[in-house]
Amino acid sequence: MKTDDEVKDFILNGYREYVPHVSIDCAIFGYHEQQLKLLLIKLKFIDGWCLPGGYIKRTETLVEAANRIVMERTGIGNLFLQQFKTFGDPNRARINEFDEELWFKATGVKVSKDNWLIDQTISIGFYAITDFSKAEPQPDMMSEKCKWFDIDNLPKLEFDHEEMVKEALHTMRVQLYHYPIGYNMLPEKFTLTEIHALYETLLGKKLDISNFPKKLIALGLLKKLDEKRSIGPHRSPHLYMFDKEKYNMAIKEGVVLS
Amino acid sequence: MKTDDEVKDFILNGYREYVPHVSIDCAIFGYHEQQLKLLLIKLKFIDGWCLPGGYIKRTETLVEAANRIVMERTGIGNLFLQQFKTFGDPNRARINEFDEELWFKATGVKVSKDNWLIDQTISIGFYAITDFSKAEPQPDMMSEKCKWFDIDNLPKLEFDHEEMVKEALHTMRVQLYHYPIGYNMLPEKFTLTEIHALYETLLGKKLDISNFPKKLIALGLLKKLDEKRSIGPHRSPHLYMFDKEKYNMAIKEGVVLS
DNA sequence: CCTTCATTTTGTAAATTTCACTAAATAGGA
DNA sequence: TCCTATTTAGTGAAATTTACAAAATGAAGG
Repeated sequence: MKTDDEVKDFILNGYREYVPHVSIDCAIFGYHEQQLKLLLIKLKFIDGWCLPGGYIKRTETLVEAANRIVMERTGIGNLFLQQFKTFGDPNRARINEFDEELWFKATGVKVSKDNWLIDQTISIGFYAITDFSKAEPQPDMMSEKCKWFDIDNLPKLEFDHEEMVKEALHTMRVQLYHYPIGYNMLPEKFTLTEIHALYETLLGKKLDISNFPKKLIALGLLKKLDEKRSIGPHRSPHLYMFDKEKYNMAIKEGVVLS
Repeated sequence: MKTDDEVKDFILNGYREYVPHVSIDCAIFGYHEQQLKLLLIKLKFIDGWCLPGGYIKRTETLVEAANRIVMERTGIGNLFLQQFKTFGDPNRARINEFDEELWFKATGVKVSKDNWLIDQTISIGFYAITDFSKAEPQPDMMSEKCKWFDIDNLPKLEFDHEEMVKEALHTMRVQLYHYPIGYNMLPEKFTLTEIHALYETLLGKKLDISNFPKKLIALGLLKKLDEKRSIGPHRSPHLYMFDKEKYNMAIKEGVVLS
């Protein structure tokens, strides 16, 4: 949605192209220098921060929709998005608090109370993790701001999005043991210390340094390279990279890390 | 829905009481004598077996809806239902194959192609496990038959319900290591052999008998009673029961069995 | 009272994980 | 050139967990 006309058409006639009553919300985690971050947006017509979300086109699968939504809202694409839970409490969206004035000011469209967007909505939660330094978020027409926040210093979130973040974090941490999700957060070639720090940050706890890489290597996921990296007056660490083939298999079929 | 009139009203005006475009489908696993079973229904207006499913009332939470749906369709209540995945492929429901004739014959209502029930639907999957001998399934108005099937001898299922069963089974087995789901499938007091057989059946693999109880007891989940059960000309096994308090905590917060 | 047999416990070897410690590598500075 | 601070990487003993086998238990029936 780039133009005012497109926004207007979406609000008035969107129910033809999109499935009403169902939305997708995405918890995009970002990793940078041992800090876990979360991408939040501030919509024009909602007074507070929330997860980037949107509606599903009638021709899309859920994952396709989730990817498009993140791309539209934030400019970040090509994520490995994972469903974590669907939220449907009748009170979750707090339709009662719908503010006609605010919507008009933000969109220039008179939205009546029987508009398809104002009805009860059930939301499917997706999460992804990405290297946040690679992705500079860019808000679109509907969103005013789009920003990374430290995971342990989030602002108050709208609707039931705090619960969503909690669930997303929990699912991400469980799945970290079953899928090699770390791929996108690291440079192509990385050291054991880097991947170790990544996993500790994502899990939010200490991991044994000497055993941890062994498992990844034993599974064939990690390949040791002949190169080293120079890090000043210290021993140079070896560089590693993922075995693309084994990695893709593991993403598809799952492995057991722990 | 007990009467024809109620069915008719549901078909024609249900969108007022229920959230359109979203449904719930439930994989109800049953355990009996070391066999894992699945509850399937045969709807009047669909030519084949499928998971019991239904729509969500605008006043219900998702779990409440899932419980009501299972109760209405099968007569089985009070289940510990767990969400496992939401399905939204645009082709999953195969609306094109909608058979007006069959619907009319089954319900006595002329259903047009623009009826709310015929539109694209996204379905939220729930699963539960129950002691199948306790629950005699009873089909309702809309369902013709309702029957338990051995898990490794299922009939061909409609829509995407085969994939749903696969996912439900997978989630159930993963969660079995993190939550003591076995509660409802056993009598209040049970022997080690019984709970051991239960876990082996649910997981579909062998578990070591000598190490298995140690974990449950070490976690404090299991209490040894002073009673024994008489089983003929053999050593009488001790009876155990779950520690209700620890059990509830484990259900809420999760534990690690393996 | 002795046999039978499923239950339950015990024992032990193998495998795995944990943890502390040591060795190796590096480049700047003495 | 050699020493030092610092970080990576490997080693092996100790602790724990798992796998498997065998023995002990005890209730009923002959």
